Order: sequence, then structure tokens, then C-alpha cells
Amino acid sequence: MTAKLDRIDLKILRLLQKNGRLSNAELAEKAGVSPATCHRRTQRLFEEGFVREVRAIVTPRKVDKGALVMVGVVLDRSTPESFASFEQAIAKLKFVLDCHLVAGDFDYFLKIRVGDMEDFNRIHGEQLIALPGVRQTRTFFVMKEVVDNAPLEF
Amino acid sequence: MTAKLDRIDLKILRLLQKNGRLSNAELAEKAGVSPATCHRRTQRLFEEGFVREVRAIVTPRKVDKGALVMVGVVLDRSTPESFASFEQAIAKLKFVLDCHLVAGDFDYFLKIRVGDMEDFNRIHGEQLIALPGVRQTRTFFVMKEVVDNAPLEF
DNA sequence: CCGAATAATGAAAGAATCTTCCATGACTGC
DNA sequence: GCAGTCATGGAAGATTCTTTCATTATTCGG
Repeated sequence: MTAKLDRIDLKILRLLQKNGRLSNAELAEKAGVSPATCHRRTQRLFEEGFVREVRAIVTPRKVDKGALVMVGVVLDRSTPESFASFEQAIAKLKFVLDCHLVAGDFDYFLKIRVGDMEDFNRIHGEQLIALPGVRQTRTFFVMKEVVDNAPLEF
Repeated sequence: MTAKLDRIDLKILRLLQKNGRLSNAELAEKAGVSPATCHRRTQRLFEEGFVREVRAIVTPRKVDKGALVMVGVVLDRSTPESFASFEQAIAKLKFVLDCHLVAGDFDYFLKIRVGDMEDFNRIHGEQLIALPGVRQTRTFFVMKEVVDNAPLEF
């Protein structure tokens, strides 16, 4: 990383992480280089995949997705086919923000956003426990979002 | 929500969620309105907080943060002071992406990004178990990121 | 159903920005 | 020291932003 990114690249990355809609002119000024140089640097950071995407982050509560739920999942069998089948199915569920295969007491951890508890209970009964190979789930309702999706520090 | 956002607003929000650096001209064309109207709509969506922020999402692996760990935390006491103290301390730890107070077997769930397991072990020993009021932690190393930080569907 | 008031729209235009070209300066390896 | 490579910033035409304004659509009381 340090081999590929100098101080200016890091500055651009951090600025864009804070405000992805900065104009090239503003970015250039804040980074301390000319607009032309800044444009080239930024383009490279995108092309080489340092920036995966630039995304507007919508306020969940404003679009009726104010409830957050963490769910631990245990599968019936720990076979590659079982995992693949589960992962294929979960990728289609739009309310799943995170799905991670983990080592420990669970097979998967899910992070789910829905409108409210009632909403979740319906989804849990109709969609989650119906996923292929699910033996049991453990639900952790989030009562307070202390830190949610903090920007990456580097 | 449906009362405040019409079809065009929703289109703009979804387009910006997919590509936060779309120019107003491109946005206007894709949304099917004039640049002037699109500009006003977009400005309103920002001003009224429908868009929390626009952020470049940096590829974790590219900046030596390729390892993801979920951690369940149990505190010694379940008092308001105990929670407040923990939350205040955790907000200062830059490697913590998520920290949520949950109902269930744990008090908090953490989502943490570090360089590798060794990195995590040092952090766990030096910083996590040293947090105020922590009785025990349970670590779930992420072996595969099936879905990470998916965009909100609405 | 009407009409007035309010709100939203798109064309237009000056200001700002983007994006590329190019000449210059800096660094590298021999 | 020197040739080759690379990064830099100025310049400028093309594009975009952002506001103004006249027009159209919508709302609401009567």
C-alpha cells in the first residue's frame, strides 16, 4: 500500500471518503496540487480499484428502514454445497446488508435493515428460516446504533 | 416516506446510491427531468437529510485492512453509566466500523477491520478487553465476506 | 366547476468546472 | 553526467453548474 500510494493519493482518498461529491477543483485545492494533476491522480485511484465505488448514503429512517437487526445463523450441515446453496439464496434478499461466513458458534452473521420489529418478524418467519439448510437462527435486535458503518481509517 | 418522495425523488436517490459522482446533467437525463429541476430536487434531498452523506468506498484490501472480525461483548454491569462509559471509549477506536447495543446474549456487537489476524490479536489484547466494564468478548473471524455493506433497498 | 394562489417546471445564460494537450522540470538507472 | 521516463501545472475549448424568469401544473376555497 505505502509503495503504491504517496501522501497526495492518501489525501485525495481521505477527502473523497468524507465527501464523494467534491469537485475536482475543490479536491485539487484541498490536496495542494493543480486541478490537472488532481484529475489524473483521482482517475488512477478509481481505475486501479482503490475506490470501489462512490455512494450516496441514504438515511435509513427517512425511507422506512429504521430498524436494525443482527442475526446469527447455524446450518444443518457444514458441507461446501450447503454453504453455497445458502449464500446463493441470501444474495437475493434485499434487506440483508451484511452476510459473513464466520468461525465460531455460528456459521453466518447477518445484518438486516427493516421498517420495524413487526416487519422483521414477518421476514424472519417467511424468508429467513426458510432459507436452504438453516438449522437455527439467533436474533439480536439493535436497541441503539452507537457506530454504524464508520469510514475506513488508513 | 411515500408522502414526501415522489417517483422522481426516488429515482434520483437510487441513482446517487449507485453512483454518487454522477453529474447533475447525467442525473437529470437518467431521471427524465431537466437539469434545473434535477438540481433543485437533489439539493432538497440533501438539505432535508434524505442523503446522509456521499462517500467514496475504499477497497479495504488495497489499504491493508483486508481482515474483518465480528466481536460480541458482554459488560460487567448493565447500568446506564456502564453503557455510556463503554460507548464513549469505543467511539475513539478507529478500527471499529459498527458498534451496536443489542438485546440478547451479548450487550454489544462490533464489526472491526484490521490488516490480519495478528493485527487483531494485538488489538484485542491491548485495546478491546481493556475497554471499561468489559467482562468477556467472543470473537468471530470472518472467513468469507458474502455480502458487505449492500446498498439500502427502498 | 371556477378562479386565484401556490408550487413546480424547463429554457436560457453567465460563471464555474472539466478534461485534454503540451512544454517544462524532476527523478532514475546506467 | 546523461538519456530516458515520469509527473507536474498552465492553457483553452468543451462541458457543466446554478440561478433567473416566464410558463405550466396543482391545490384549495367558494
